[in-house]
Amino acid sequence: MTYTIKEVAAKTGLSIYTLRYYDQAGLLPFVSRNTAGYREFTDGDLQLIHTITCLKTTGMPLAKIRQYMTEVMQGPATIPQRQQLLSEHRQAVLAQQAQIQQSLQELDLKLAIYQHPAAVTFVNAELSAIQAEKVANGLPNPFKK
Amino acid sequence: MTYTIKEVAAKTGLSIYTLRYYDQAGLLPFVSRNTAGYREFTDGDLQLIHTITCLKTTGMPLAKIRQYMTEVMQGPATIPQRQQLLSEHRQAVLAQQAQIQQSLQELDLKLAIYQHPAAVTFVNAELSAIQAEKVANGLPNPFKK
DNA sequence: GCTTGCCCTTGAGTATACTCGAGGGTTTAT
DNA sequence: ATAAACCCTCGAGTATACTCAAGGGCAAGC
Repeated sequence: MTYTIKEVAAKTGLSIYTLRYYDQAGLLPFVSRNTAGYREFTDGDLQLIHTITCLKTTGMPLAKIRQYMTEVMQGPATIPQRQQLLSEHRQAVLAQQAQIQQSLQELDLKLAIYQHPAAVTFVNAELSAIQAEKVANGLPNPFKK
Repeated sequence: MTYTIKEVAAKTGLSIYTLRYYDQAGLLPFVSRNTAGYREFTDGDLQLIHTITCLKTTGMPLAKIRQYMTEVMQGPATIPQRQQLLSEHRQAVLAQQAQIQQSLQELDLKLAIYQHPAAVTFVNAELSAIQAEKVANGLPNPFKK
């Protein structure tokens, strides 16, 4: 059982264009062609594409993903490299998650202010303070009142 | 007390180029200019820039950030719009976090396999299975071994 | 008062990741 | 056997977010 590129697009959510682009970019060195030159995807290929989307979801650039897939193609000899690549990436993802978490909390705070009954008062106060700061420094007021 | 663009770059971690780019893109409508045409940043401006980086960290595109900052400039009348923009973004961030978390767990699994004493065996088995699948479908084997 | 360093704008260049149209071969269903 | 639907490559186009060089004005120290 093999799949056409259209079927793979439907299964993965990636567009046909994207799949071809990935192939051309060297992310899919495992995909075989039939005699007509058509790509034929196996279930194992889908697994590997799933790994690619995991890496992409976590923000890995295509060039790094390509490197990883190339190493996968070379068999067990590249396990140390893959291990390093993935564990470095893991650290980056953890850091990124922490940053997002922090920013999210600050946004939640802003939302809480907007939802407060006295939101208008708060917002006005904040706006006035910033404008006063400009005036105090002899600067033009960029706020249209 | 005001800051030059260079000082703001140092304080925020954004490059001078990026700050100017953001200004030109309409993300910094609050920044005043002195008589020479130089940007002069106040502490309040730094706060607003911090909000921008929070939005950016959480993946908001610059066009949306610009919209938000424009609304901020217009005072309390735009609180409902801002609320909607932020709460929609909040939902997107939560979804994104969940996706990252899921992908991260799958990557952790891969790492665990690579760290296992029998990693070579596992990797070889997986590779063989994929190659067997190709052969079973009469496809060329794209693996060099 | 002059050099050095900082600021400005404008416009072009870069990187990344797609997205699509043209032109042409293949497969499938009628 | 032929039209519709699908596949291919290649090259160009788009979107986003910077990044930088050129050319020129301003400012602070010696």
